[in-house]
Amino acid sequence: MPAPNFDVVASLAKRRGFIFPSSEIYGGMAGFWDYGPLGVELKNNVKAAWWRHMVHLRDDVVGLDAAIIMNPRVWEASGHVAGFSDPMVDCRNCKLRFREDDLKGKPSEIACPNCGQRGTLTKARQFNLMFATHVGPVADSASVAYLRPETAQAMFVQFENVATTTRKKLPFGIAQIGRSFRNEITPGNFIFRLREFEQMEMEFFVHPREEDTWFAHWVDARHRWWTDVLGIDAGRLRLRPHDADELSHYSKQTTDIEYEFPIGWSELEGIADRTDFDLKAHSAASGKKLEIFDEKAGEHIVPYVIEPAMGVDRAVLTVLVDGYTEEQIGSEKRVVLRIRPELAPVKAAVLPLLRNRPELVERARALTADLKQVVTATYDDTASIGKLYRRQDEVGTPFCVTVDVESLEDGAATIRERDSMTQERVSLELVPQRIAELVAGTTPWRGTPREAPGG
RNA sequence: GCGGAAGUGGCUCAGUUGGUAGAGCAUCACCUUGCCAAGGUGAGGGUCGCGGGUUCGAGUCCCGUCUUCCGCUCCA
Repeated sequence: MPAPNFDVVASLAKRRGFIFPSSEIYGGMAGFWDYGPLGVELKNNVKAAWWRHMVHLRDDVVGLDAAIIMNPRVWEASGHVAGFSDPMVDCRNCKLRFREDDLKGKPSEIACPNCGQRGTLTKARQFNLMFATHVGPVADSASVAYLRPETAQAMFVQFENVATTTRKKLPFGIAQIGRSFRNEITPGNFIFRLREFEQMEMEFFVHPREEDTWFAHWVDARHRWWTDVLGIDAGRLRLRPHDADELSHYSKQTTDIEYEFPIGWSELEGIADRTDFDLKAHSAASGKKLEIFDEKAGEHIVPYVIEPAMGVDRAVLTVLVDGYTEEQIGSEKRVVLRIRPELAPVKAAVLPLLRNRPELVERARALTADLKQVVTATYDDTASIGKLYRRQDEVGTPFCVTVDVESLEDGAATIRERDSMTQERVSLELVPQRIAELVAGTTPWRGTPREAPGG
């Protein structure tokens, strides 16, 4: 089936407790969303998957968790105060809007690029995308500070502290997960464009002559992360190199990883070659030499930076959209969130086949407690077994464990897998271990259909 | 921000030419139920995004505002 529209996913997300509009009882707040009980689990799992592969499994990347508010001079040096704003011009005739720097000439003197009318363009208006606030009790201009519009600058500003304390040599990277804020003109498309969002960025410092090699490495590594770790359909992902005229002010080359949403191909992550732009800018502005001694070259050099930068919320959105499936079972529609077990908010749900049998309920609750020691697990007995399965399918729970009357006699329970709906009979005491292995993917699923053909 | 559309219980919606809100699903309780959204009984839940206006009376007409969706634009 094609990827579902955002409203379908947004409806499920709200109905089942993944994502709610921020401060909804007051009418909401454009560009701000809250993660509910299941959403926070999913989001944490996405972040953990990134951190594991970008930091823990590598020898050459270390982590950082910097303050959101930094000295405002950071943003002057980075170019955000001057450059992170878009002077926009409107045409009063055709109602289209243009970036002033895309126009050839002064708005008052030229024709509208779209409709050709003269004298219909408005004056340019500034849109600075950084949220400003005040630090300290006095709200004067001297106390102005900004909520960071990206996490990257902290890695540049702390480059020397990190390099020194970890004794890292080139090439090495600094990774960070954290909130960023942009006063977007037009937030929307569910959680695709937010004003408060979370980024996962990694600044990888390399010798300038190795920039192309590492750029290619990270484009490939990040692409594989989306397919192999997040389990996103490769057919809906593509790599798109930026044209020269769309590159950011700091970038020499950029390749986006895009996903084919119902709204069209949209950026999930950008891998940018920031060269030595940032380190040099901060060196010049701070007077602190941000260099590293290169043993091979026998000299101090300013490294180049390859930056994979992605939005956590867009990853969550992609997982939800890509995993959402509807299947027809008889006359019923079955909604299944086919997401990788590692990402699922709940790994296992324990469901007693009958809730009016105290022995069954007791055994199932005990099993739930055992399972909670190793994975996220939940217990539910408030509906018939078929309905309980459907509930879990819809939120992506990969395994359901059913305790039935025979369990009391043979000491075994039935594990049912989400996607295939096949079942395995497993000894009760072995269930937690079996589930843990299945979630980790270290053993294959050996389920069989509930009813044999003709049986 | 500009242009267009929309905003009714948790979700999806119905509400005739204005007269003080309904349905299905969902939720909860009890009964029933023995493997893929079964059934029964009962219950809770909305004043119709918010504010103002017209009117004897507005969810239903007018104005403002907020939010959402589509387009412009922007990026993670």
